[in-house]
Amino acid sequence: MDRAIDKVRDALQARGLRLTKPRRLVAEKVLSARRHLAADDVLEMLRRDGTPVARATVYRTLEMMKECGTFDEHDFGRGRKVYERAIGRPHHDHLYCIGCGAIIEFQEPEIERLQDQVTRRYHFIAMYHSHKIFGYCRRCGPKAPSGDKAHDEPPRHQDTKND
Amino acid sequence: MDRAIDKVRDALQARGLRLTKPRRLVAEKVLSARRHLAADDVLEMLRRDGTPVARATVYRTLEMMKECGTFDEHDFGRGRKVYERAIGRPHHDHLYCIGCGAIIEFQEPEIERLQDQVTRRYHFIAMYHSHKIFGYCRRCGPKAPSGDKAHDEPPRHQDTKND
DNA sequence: TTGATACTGAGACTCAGTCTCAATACGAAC
DNA sequence: GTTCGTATTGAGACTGAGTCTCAGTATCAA
Ligand SMILES: [Mn+2]
Ligand SMILES: [Mn+2]
Ligand SMILES: [Zn+2]
Ligand SMILES: [Zn+2]
Repeated sequence: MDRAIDKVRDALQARGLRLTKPRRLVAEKVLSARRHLAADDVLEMLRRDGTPVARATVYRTLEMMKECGTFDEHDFGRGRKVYERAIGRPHHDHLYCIGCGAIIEFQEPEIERLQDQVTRRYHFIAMYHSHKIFGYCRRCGPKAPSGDKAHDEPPRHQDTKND
Repeated sequence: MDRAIDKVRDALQARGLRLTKPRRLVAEKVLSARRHLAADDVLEMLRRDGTPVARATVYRTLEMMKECGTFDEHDFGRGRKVYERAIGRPHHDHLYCIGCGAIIEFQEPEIERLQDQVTRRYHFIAMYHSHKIFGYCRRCGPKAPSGDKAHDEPPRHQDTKND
């Protein structure tokens, strides 16, 4: 079950950091989320649970866990960073729907291989990368989905709580 | 020579927008820059030239030219967006040195092709993408280049005015 | 000219993220 | 378990890139 939280603890302890209660609460939210979470999402979820954690602590913790390699951080250009668990799952990159905000994950080993090739070409030591493709998911289609009225409320599909 | 500025004018006019003097000044800076420029860079260059343009206008213009497809916008996670000319040159992606801030451009048609393949796989209509690889350039090497003292002023190579 | 419209500049404003610092929790050592 | 030094937290002030507002100005057509 929650072996994941132990991995988190280990990663912290390896750097002389402790898994305190606030940190555990934040970590659990991200670990169990089925979508990419922003700091504000975590903040509000914890508030609703009756286990509030200070804003600064949430930000600090997310940053810290990214540094420890247990979370991945992404910026889809929406003005806030989002996080997802990184431990216990394979690397992937993202498609981002500019119509509804849906995030689709993909893996393409061939691209990863070519990236290595590119970095070698420039004698570059790659540490991490960010590969995002922006466009319209199958439900949003190539153009504004609604007819004429430029009302453009982003459509809400079931799995579209992403950002 | 500056056929480029005519292309800019055309792209604007195609959308019923005018190439005013402030817009031309901003455009010329980006068109002639040999590096990626942030809004503040443009602002200050124009100020120094004795042809100041208001901050809001610079931001508006950069955004506008991105929308028109004449500039490309990138966010390398340094808290400010940077721009470069897009017209009259082929698409490329970037390596970003987290040691010195150098930006290396690369093209890899095979990756572009595989991206198309990925988007088809998900019935996704790609509009644009962002592919960045972060790490250390050949001059910065795999670790902090300086010895023990964690003074860590980012090293300054000649072409490192990038950001 | 006149009027309609696009654009600019100055500065107020926003808001995600950071910083400060006093209060608190914790872990190690008595 | 008491004591002490250090790590952490919470509350709120602060930062700064980018946006918004709006009155004044330029541009164009009739
Ligand atoms: Mn993901
Ligand atoms: Mn470039
Ligand atoms: Zn990848
Ligand atoms: Zn590309």
